[in-house]
Amino acid sequence: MNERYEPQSIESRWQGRWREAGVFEAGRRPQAEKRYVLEMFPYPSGAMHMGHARVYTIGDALARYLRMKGFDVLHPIGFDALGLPAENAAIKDGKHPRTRTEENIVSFRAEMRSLGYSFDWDREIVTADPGYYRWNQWFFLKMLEKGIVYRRTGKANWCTGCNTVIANEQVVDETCERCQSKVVEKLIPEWAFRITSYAEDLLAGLDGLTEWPERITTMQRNWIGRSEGAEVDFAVAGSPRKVKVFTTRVDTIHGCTYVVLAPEHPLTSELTIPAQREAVQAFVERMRRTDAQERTGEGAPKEGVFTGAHAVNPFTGEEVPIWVANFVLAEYGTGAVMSVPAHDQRDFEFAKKYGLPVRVVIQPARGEPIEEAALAAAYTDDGRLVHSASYSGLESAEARRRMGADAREKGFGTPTVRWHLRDWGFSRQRYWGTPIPIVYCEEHGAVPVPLDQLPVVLPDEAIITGTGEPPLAKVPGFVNTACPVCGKPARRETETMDTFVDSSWYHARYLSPKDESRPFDPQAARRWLPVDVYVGGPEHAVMHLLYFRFWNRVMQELGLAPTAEPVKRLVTQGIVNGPDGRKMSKRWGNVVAPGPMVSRFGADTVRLFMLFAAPPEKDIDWSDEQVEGLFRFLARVWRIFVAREACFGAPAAALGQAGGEALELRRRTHRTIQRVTGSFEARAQVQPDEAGSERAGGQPGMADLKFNTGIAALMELVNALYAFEPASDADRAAVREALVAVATLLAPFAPHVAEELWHAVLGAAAEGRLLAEEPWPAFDAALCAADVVTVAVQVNGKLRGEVQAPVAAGEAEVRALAEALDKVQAHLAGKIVRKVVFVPKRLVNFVVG
RNA sequence: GGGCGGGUGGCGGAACUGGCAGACGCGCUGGACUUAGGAUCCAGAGCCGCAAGGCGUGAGGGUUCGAGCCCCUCCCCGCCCA
Repeated sequence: MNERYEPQSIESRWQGRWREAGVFEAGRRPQAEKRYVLEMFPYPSGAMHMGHARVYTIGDALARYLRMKGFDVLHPIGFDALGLPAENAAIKDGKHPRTRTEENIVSFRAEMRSLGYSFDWDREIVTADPGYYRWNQWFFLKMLEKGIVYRRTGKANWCTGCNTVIANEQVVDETCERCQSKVVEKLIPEWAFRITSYAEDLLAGLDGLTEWPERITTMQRNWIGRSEGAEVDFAVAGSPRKVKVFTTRVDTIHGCTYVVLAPEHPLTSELTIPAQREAVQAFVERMRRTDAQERTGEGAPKEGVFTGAHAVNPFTGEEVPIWVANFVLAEYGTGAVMSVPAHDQRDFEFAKKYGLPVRVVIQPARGEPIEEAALAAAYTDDGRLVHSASYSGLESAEARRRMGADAREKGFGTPTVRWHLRDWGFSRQRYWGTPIPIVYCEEHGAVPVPLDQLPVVLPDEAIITGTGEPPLAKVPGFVNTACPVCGKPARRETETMDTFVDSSWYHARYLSPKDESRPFDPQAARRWLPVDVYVGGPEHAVMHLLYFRFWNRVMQELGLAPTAEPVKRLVTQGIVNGPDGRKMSKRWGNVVAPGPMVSRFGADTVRLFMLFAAPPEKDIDWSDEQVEGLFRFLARVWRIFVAREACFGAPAAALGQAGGEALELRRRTHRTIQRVTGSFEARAQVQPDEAGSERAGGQPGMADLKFNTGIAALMELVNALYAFEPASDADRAAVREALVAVATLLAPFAPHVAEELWHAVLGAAAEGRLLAEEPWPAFDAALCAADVVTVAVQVNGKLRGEVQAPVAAGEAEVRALAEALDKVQAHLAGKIVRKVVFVPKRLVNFVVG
């Protein structure tokens, strides 16, 4: 062995050996159970960064571990290559998105290879290849046939920076999530996926995702946003018109003291009495110029104007005034609300401001009854109904059910379910995306491109300016075509698809990436799907992961995917911050790139850092000191192998003779195997919540991966090896056993040095073998169990000493040992022992008084 | 405002099911080896205290022989949603 640990001289060698042997190819063990380990594929918008290194390191450790556990592992990689950033960069410097993307991919591949990730490179996919995106087009056409794709004209989110429509999910605080520019509403014809017709199913499916972090399923649940309520018609006094209101609290309707219309509500001007017309019109005008965020935001003052008209509460026949106010939006619900100031905070504030009456109709189930006059804020919880005619005395939930049903029966309303989730508008007025396979013919309208004419290839020659209409509209060779129906000249659709389409089904394309006859092989899908472990950032909780689940359902309906859900277990990983704890950014000058770190310390050290710094889901700060420490650890591992070279040939037969310290080392070795194995294994920890509460909780929590403690266990074993000087054959055999364990257990984390060390210990016996596909070691449970344990001794709950006792020792035995301790005697002297608490193997506690 | 996480040494983090708080690493201190040490090996270290001992897991209360962990009240931080 080389005296020194020099990662640069070993890493590329093993990478080569793995590749030649094809050990990372999926399908090598057809008889074995499968495991599909997937990390979110990268968007190669520049060079690889630390965040990527972290995801792929986590996924790779799992993939390598599972391979060693004997599974047939699929661990693919590809590139999410279409999308706005490449196009926006092109606008700045003129470099074609394809060129830029290809260059970035080349650099990504090199970096990924240098980190030693065990990807099955034969399955690589690039979404910018027509061979990939033609299947986006194929899915589009299939979904068009099934009515899941449709054309609509509606208010769309228009990003003023990207010059395109973006999805609801991509808008954050009126700002584009990608480019931070202002987002405005625009009326635009667009293509959309009818994801809302899957809302119920996507929601119900969350209950089955027991191995997803609860915060992700909660976010999806909130995003889908099912709310049960009722629509109720209020007749307008002296008019044939009705105002339809939507409410989730129909149980409070007897407390309704006014009705509010959105300024844009179609009835606003019609209902306004002449005396109020001027005031109302001025108000509506002003509101039209203020955006929704400003109008309805938390701090925004509640403002409104009386229309002069009155509405009739269908439950009571009572007439209440109709107002127009800023906090009601036309596009939410019915654009009109019934106001119950006693039980809704906004209504309460509004009523106080304009002197409208407050009427309590719900009393808290427990505690002091509330009173109109004393009310400082609305009481918004459920309770028991009062002053509500025949409904008085009912609980809120029961009242809602009955009142909804009664409203329907009497024909003035209906129970309804509302969703926060909107359909997914996916057409983009941009170039670098999948062309939408539609042709517009003067005679036949929008005609789908026939399946056998796919792909509609994205032409390279577009001029990308970033202004005005879609770039494809200016490419005559693309736009001008023949109508598939009549053959007459026609124009192609020039919009392209949202990139979230690309990432909605890529996991399936890996199953047969070169298939030219279908998106993927359903036979292979039956073997490999669903994905067993999916690793990625929590920022994809509602967009990508929701679309992913939606698309998988469509694929199941098409007979392609075997299950509704695409992913069994989701692992979300935290961010890698700069050394200063701030987000890595050029602005702070705290960016650390993986490449240079790999050159300096080697891939194994960088990988180890990613795994040791914290559990996967936590954010971590890059730390040069910590990284150096991990390099030192690997060098220390190396040196103990060099120092114990004499043990490499120790006969295994001598293991049985190991006693004393050698036996202790063996125990430690086996406990280490147990602990490292445990750092990979899931354990369900949360019990279902039997209370039947309305909370969505109660799903078993997903176990945490704890690579950091696994690596800590390995460090302890190495420390023990340093502390032990072998003197006999049995000693040397114990050392050899420990060395083999260290090398093997290190394999998922630091695979290169692990191979090197493992081959060094095994010598000729390892000829032609690779640690990467050796079996994961088993531990001897009997050895793990100690025969002597340390028992803590307490007097009145305070630690006063400890004793060594046989594991099986009973209370009497341990008590005797404990009472013999000087300190214990001192604390027991002159006192009466009232009670002795004995916990086998752990502690004995004398309670004295 | 709502939902979900968190708060443990100088720092990152451990701690099974209520049973020795602080594993492991970083940083720090001392020693050995050495021409040298920013390498390596060994040792030390929660805080206060010479010691005996006391105090310690955001604050306060409770349950218990025993609480980082369970219950109540409150404070602070992060993420997501309004």
